[in-house]
Order: sequence, then C-alpha cells, then structure tokens
Amino acid sequence: MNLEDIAKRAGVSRSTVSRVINGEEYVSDKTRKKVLAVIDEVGFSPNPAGRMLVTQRTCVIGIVIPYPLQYVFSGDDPYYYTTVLQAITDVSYGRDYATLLWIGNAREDDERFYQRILRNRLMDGLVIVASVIGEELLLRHLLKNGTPFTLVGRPLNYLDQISFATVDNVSAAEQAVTHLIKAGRTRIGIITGEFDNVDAQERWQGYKNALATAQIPEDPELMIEAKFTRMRGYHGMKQLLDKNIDGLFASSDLIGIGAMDAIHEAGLRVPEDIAIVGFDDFPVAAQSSPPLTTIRQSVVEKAKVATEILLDMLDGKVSGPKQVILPTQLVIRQTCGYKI
Amino acid sequence: MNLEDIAKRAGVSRSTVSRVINGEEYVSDKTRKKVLAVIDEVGFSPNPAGRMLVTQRTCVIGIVIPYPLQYVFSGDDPYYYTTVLQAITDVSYGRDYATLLWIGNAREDDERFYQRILRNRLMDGLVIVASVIGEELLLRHLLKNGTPFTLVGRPLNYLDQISFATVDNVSAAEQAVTHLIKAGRTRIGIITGEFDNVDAQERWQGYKNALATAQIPEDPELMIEAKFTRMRGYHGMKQLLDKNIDGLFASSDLIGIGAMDAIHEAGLRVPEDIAIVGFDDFPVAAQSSPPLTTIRQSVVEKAKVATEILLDMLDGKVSGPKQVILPTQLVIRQTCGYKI
DNA sequence: TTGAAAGCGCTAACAT
DNA sequence: ATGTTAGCGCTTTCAA
Repeated sequence: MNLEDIAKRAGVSRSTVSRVINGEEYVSDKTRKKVLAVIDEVGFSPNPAGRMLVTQRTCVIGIVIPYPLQYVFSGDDPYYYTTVLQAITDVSYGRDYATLLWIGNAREDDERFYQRILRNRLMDGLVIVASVIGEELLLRHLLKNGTPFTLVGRPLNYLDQISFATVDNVSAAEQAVTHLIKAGRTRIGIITGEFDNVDAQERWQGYKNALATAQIPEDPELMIEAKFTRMRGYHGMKQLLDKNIDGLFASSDLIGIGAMDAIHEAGLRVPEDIAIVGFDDFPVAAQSSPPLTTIRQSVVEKAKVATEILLDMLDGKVSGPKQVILPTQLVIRQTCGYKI
Repeated sequence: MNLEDIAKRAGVSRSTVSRVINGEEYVSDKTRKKVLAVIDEVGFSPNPAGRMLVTQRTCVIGIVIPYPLQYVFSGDDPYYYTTVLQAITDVSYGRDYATLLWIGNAREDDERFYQRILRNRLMDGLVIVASVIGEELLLRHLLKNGTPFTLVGRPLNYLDQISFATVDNVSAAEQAVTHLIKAGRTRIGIITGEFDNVDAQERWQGYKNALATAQIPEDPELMIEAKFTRMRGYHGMKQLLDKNIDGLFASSDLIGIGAMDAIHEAGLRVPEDIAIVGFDDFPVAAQSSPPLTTIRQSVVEKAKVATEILLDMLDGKVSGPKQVILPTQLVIRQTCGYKI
C-alpha cells in the first residue's frame, strides 16, 4: 500500500495525497476529506524510507549512553539513567521525533561502539549522556563530520564548539560544604564518585574551594574517592570513622545514605556527631532516616534542555553552540542541623 | 557521497560497489580491494534509506516499554528496566540490529502511544516489555497487521499466537512459600505487587497454592496488595505486625527489605520472629542485613531470550510462535533460617 | 566477473 | 487547486 494506491482510490494524484499527508495548503477541503477518509479506511501510513530518501531527514534522534547502564552506579541505583531516558523520550515524542538507543557494552571497545553509531546514519542528531570521561573520540568524529549533537552534562574538550546542559557542580558543592562549615563543623570529610566522572571531579573541586575560602587546610586523609553507590558510601565512611570527622560532604545521596549506615552502625548520631550534606536530591534522599540535607539538581531538566537544544538545532531554530547551566538548590532536611 | 561517487573513484560500476559492501561473491579480489580502499579512504557508509526502500528491511527493532519508566517501581528501583534495556541492546547490537526505544508517557493515552509506534514503520519487529496489564490493544494491532514481535514476560491474551520469554512465577512462589512452611511457619503473610502486574498476580496464585497444598487456610487479613517498592513493603509489613505472623512471602526483594525495615523497627528479629522469603534476587537481596533468602530469576536471560526469538523470526530461522519458560532457583540466605 | 537499467515510495519543482 | 515528472541512493534482475 503506497501513495499511488491511495491516490487511485481517492481519484486524485500521488502529489495530492502527499500534500494531504504533510498538511500542506492548496488542497481543497473536499479533496482533503476524501483522501483522509481513504487513508483512514485502509489504515495507511507512508513508508519512511521513501520520504527519508528525498527529504534527507529521518525525524529520529539517537540517545547515546557510552557505557553499560549499570557501570557507573554498579546496579544499586540506576535512577539517573532511567530518568534521563524518560525525559529525552518525552521531549522527543512531543516534537514528533523517534529515538534510537545506543547503550555501551562491556564486551565491545569504544572505537567499535562509536563506529556503529557513526555508520548508522539513521539519525538527524544525537543526545549524548556524558557522565563519564572517555567519549572524546566520539565527539571528535561528530564535530568532524558535522553531525548535530548535544550533551547531558559538561564535556571536557571542545567546550566552545559543543551544546550542552549541565549544573554548576563546583558552586553547588561549595555551597554544600559551606553549609557544613556554617553549622560549626571544622573537620569535614568528602566521599566522592570515581575520578573518571566529570560530576565527581567538579564536586571534589567545590569541596576544596569551600575549605580554602574558610581557611581550613585540606587533609588528604579525609578525602576519599569511591563510587556513587550506597555500598561505597558505607565503606568510605568506615575508613573515615577513626579520623574523627564532624562533617561529611557526600558527593551523591547514595553515598550519604551509605555513610549514615556506617555511622549508625558505629553507634554515632547524625547530625549530632557527624553532619552530612549530600548531592542530587534523588527520591531516596527524602526517604532516608534522618532525611538527607542535600543539593537538588534536576536530572529531568538537564535531559530535557539538552534534548530541546538538539531539536531546535534540527528544526533550524538555533545555530551556534548553546550551553545551559541549570540552577541547583540547597535542600535543608535533618542531617546537618543548621538552619540558615 | 553515494555509491556512484565511490564507483567513479574506484573505476567500477555502482552494482560492483554494492556487491562489495554487501559481501557478495562474484567480485574479483582485485576489484574488491580497490573498492574497499576507496570506501575506507573517504569514510563512506551507505544511505540506509535507499537500502530500506528496496530491501524492505531496516535492521532496526523497537523496544516498547508501555508505561513511564518509573511507574511500576515508583522510582526507587528501576533495576528491572535498565537491566532489560541493556540485555536487549546487547543482543541486538551483536546481531547488527539497532534499537528504537518507545517509553510510555504519563501525559499521553495508550491509544496515541500505540498509534505512534504502529505508524512509525521504521522497525522490522518489536520487543515488548510486558510487566503491566494493558497492552492488549497494542498486541491486537500487531497481530492484525502481522508485525513480528516478542514479549519479555507472559501475555494475558492471545497466548497461543505470541512469542515470549518468562519465568514460572506460580511454581516459584509456591516453592518460596513451601520453604517457609518447611521452616515450621504456619501464619504466613504475603505482600505483593499491584494486581495489574502479571508477575504479582502469578506470585499471589503461587502463594495460595502452597497454602492449599499444606492445608493451611487462607486468611485475607494476611494478604496485602502493595507495590514492588521498599516503601510499600515497609508500610505493608506495618499492617501485618499486629497480625502475629511468623512468616512472610515478599513478592519482590524490595518488598522484603522494606518489610525487614518495619520488623527491625518494631524490635523483632528476622528470621527468629518472622521468616522472610523474597523474589527476584536483584543485587539488593544479597546486600540486605540479614541477606535475603529469595527466588532467583534472571531478568537478563528473559530479555535476551525474547530478543533472540524476535531476531530469529526476522532472520527467518523461526516461524511459529516460540515460548520459553526460564528456570528459577531458591537462593537460601539468612532470612528464613531453614536449610534444606 | 562486471555493467546497464529498472524500480522501491516518496517529495518538490514545475506546469496547468 | 491539482497533476506530471524527475530524482533521492540503493539493490537486483538481466545481459554481456
């Protein structure tokens, strides 16, 4: 069933059917109705390959998550990715784009993965979820052959040529640690995500900045590189327990909650003995006991904005690189004990 | 850059280039090498639209998750979906298929969602992730117009016409409850997922079967419909606390862990006062304290098998509906106290 | 072993 | 307001 068939049944020409389908003007109401009736009757929908061939557009965007889904969060809270996926698809569908999904694979090296994406050519552009360092190669390829793309998160290279949406992790972390300092804490530890994670790195920097501003010397013993998981938060805190800290900046909520597990297990209290400020404000933060004081970032917003920038580029509404830094917010609950 | 361009540069015809790209025989080694060199040099990859138009195949499959990603698990453990997505994409990429992602959207009704999928026509077939009742309409459409598809999970209708991979939830739940009975428990409660979830329903049935077999009368007071979340497990257990139960079948690990939260909070012990058997054996099960005795199902396997069946159908290796029931396994840890 | 040519289903420029 | 026609880039006969 194709345009020609519909045209015959409706007693018109192929082009008229095409016009009706694409909602173009210069079709009489009567003709339009007749054609639509036939289309509806036979349940016709146009073959996208034919259309793609002539328009050179697919109305498909790619979503690239350049690592196995459970890599970063080690399986214990993939909240981040599901939320990002939902947000990207919501925006795309709303603007009549379909989404092709590319998830990294533990058994395949980056080069092959990127080649598969680049060879596919079924996409008008890409949204790349960039929490982990290492997609530099992909970005270079894309920039070289001019494929439109945006990042959810901040790229490390080509900063001036790339569109992205992110939050200011550095300032937000500074704010978190400053909050601990205002609460009177002076021996403040940090447990952060792995260093190949851009967010983890930036939050680490924010921690250092806040200490510097308050003229508290850094103590490497209090700074632990872990992962964004509850388990690693728990074990990280165990290392800090005999270091006599009175404050902890947990670089993610899960880390914070894991740390609380360890603190409670040791018979200590939060916030009385150790005050904690987390990061993310994922749903778990409000549900922990005591509820976690944390920095709120909107993952949904980040993903949505990145997608909108891409679609705006594809629809010709935006040309140059566009970069959006979304606001964060300190959410005061009960793990710090300090009210502003 | 198209076949013609490559042909000119290599001094051959379009058809020869096509043959080389598609790895056909009857191309001399010399010609093949020359063409490949040119392709490599200019970084050519064929336009999929042209190919699709003539072959009537896209080498794209759709992944359909007919509900918002965070609907079923209310955001506190999207482990299931990330794992399913990873498994489906792994298998697809391994067999040179790309994946188009369709996630349900809270703001859009089912009818519209399904129409978008059906109209898309960019897919050779679909893998449908079917944990929640309600995709009947989609299945009917697909059966009607002959689109190949498989389900991850068991369908409720058209059972004989549909290919799927699932586990035997009924027997597995029976085994779980029987394990509690063998441990000497007689007042056994159940907290299960919502009834529009096929797995929840089947596990509920298995619970009843086991009681019947052991001639323990059902007590509606001990049977709680909740959701597959830690929170709902916690609140469900709170309702059961004054019912004097000595055993609990938690229809998911998260429910079990939430129940333990409530039990511990009430100053009771697991398994001494209340023995628990969960379901799923997600990573959280081994990490809880005490570690959860549970039924292991392989979500990865379920998703992989469903995808493989679909691709086999598309590659003409399988014709009729193929249905696979995957094994489950009782994993004995420390929440039941009974060693076989 | 290679090339010529037809045609997949669609859009868009042009003609009417 | 509608029809005619020329491709878009590819595969696939068919002929050589």
